[in-house]
Amino acid sequence: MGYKKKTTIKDIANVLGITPSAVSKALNNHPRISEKTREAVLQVAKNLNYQPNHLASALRKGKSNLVGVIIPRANSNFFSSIIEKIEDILNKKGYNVIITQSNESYEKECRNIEALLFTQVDGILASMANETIKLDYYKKVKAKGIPLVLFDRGENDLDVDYIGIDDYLSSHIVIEHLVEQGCKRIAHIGGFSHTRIYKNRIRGYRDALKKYNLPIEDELIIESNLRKKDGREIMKSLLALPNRPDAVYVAGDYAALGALEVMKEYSIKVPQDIALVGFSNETFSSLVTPSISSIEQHSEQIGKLTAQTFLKRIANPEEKVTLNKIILKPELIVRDSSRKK
Amino acid sequence: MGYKKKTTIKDIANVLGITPSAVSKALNNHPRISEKTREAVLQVAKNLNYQPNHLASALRKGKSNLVGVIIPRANSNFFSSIIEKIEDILNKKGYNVIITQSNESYEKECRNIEALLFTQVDGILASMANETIKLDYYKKVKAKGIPLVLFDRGENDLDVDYIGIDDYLSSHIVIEHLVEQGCKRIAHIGGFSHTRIYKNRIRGYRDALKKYNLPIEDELIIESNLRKKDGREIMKSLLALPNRPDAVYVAGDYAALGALEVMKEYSIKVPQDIALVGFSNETFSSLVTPSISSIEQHSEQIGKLTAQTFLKRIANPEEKVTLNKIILKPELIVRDSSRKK
DNA sequence: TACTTTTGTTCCAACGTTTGAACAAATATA
DNA sequence: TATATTTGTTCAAACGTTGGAACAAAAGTA
Repeated sequence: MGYKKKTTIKDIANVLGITPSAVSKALNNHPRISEKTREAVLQVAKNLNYQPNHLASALRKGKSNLVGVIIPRANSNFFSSIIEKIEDILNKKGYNVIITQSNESYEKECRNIEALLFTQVDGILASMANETIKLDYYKKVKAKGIPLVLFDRGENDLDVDYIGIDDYLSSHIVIEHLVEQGCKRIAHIGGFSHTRIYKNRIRGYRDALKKYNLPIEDELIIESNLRKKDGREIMKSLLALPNRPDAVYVAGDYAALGALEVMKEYSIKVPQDIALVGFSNETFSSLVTPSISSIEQHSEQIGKLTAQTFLKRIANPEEKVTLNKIILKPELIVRDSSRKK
Repeated sequence: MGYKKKTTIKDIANVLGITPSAVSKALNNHPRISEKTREAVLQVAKNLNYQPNHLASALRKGKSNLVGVIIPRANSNFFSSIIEKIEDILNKKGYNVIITQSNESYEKECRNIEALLFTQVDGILASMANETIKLDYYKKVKAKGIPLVLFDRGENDLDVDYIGIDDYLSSHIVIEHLVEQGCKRIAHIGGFSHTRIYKNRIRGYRDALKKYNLPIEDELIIESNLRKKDGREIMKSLLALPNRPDAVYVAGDYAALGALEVMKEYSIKVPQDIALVGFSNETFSSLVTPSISSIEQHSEQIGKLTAQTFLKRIANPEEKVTLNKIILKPELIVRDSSRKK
């Protein structure tokens, strides 16, 4: 009741008849403070329900203990479990995590970066929006000397730490699997090739086809936003071809799902007529009928490494910029949509 | 190159030969500052690439412009779109949003609250973990006078603003629909009844059965965590009953999905043999075969109202505590899993 | 006993911003 | 012209914490 003034170290100091700085030192386990005083301070702090003022200490120390995370959207297994892991690790080290979503929009992403910088975060962990081509805002972060770690969606030009999977290899694994299943005409529904990861998947797809002496046909390679409806539309166009593919490798599960729907509508047998492989191993991929084969990207691993890379960077800021580029091995989860035998 | 000292208002002041306080006032559009000075300040600020130090102003003003959000997990359509909306609205008002996940754990939730309080957030918007029964931490937030708004998962005992849907009514709508489809023996896979929303769904289910003169049988009402595997296990136990239900109403889509899987495995025709209705309208619900009927909870609406309620609360903190309890109408999306005719 | 070292504390300035009071100059009012 | 008002700025303290320098007291060393 009445007015609730917050307890400060000054209040504690007054109670004990010592100075605020002694209290501060006691609370921070300064080696020069006596055990007796430390205990007394702790006791009084508890009694008065003392809550340290983070803003004050952050201001004084020039360190906010806040870390910003930017993801395209939380609404996917992949990103939400990365975040879970990042939170986990950074919380243990005394950091709080601010999560923001770009919704795949460049503009929103810029605003997020602005907001994070404004909040004085100690670092930014980001996965770039599909739309993002200009890197000016990220360069600004770098210029300010704020540690920046990219994961999954990165850019080579940016010259920062990066954690992701080997997209090029993923495509190889997928094609190898499809070839094993006897497929000979494999289409690729990909993301836009201006995004590094999608470019690599496309490159991997082409190279793998070459490796297995399969023809590369431009009409079988389509770039898109990889939403479900994109998958639908592109699948329809593929079915309209005089010479249909016998397999489709989709660079995202949502689009794969759209493609699957269309094939079902056209009474095409999956995988007998056309085999299907997706990417990202979304929750639903194992749940639809037939279940969709997909590339698992080891999100926990990515989350863990991203957080650790940030911590490493913070620990030795002066360190010569030996970039941490960590590329994880993808894993293909084979399911009904591509299992012919 | 060299060392990068941050620009402060002092630097601006020096350039112009005025005092820092004049600069501050210019930047904050103080009415007493001359247009000439204001413009000069803005110009210099731009040239020096000035970035206001949020920590300092937050400390001085006793307001961090940070709002904490606690959700069980981001990995669902429902919560991620609520968050998107909250971010949207609060960003426009100059707030930054810190998102934390409890992973449905009481302990993690408490740690999140601690962390948010520590960060000096100006308010907390939360949806409680399933596990949470004790309200001590939330009471602490209230005691500190920090605005607290609950959404979706709330508690009446807590006496705070709340935004959610009418769970009791939802059950009525579901049962009415199932009765219309000719179902007579309707099971309910519910959440734990110590959670308000699940209690209400169960209550609504019971009352609706009564209304339609259907028998209430305890063996057809099972409480669980509503994960997919819970749905699977419970569905199996329901199928093991001597007298199987002809419809299952599940209080969450993940569990509904598990139930559906089991039914498919047992070659049960859905909806002919057993109709199925879920809850939350997750992404996958429309995508599986058969598509799952589900309750849509208007997440954007909830997000919007939650943010607005917070803003209202902040605007008049002294206001007599007339609680904002906003209860939205649910909507049943009828799909194949329950459409018999 | 005289000196050095260690221990426990106080002192004080700083972090960057804000804000009310004070003040001088310019302008308006009588 | 004298006085009141308005305008534009400076002054100084404050927000709560931190950490190095300073210092006195206690303990250790010769």
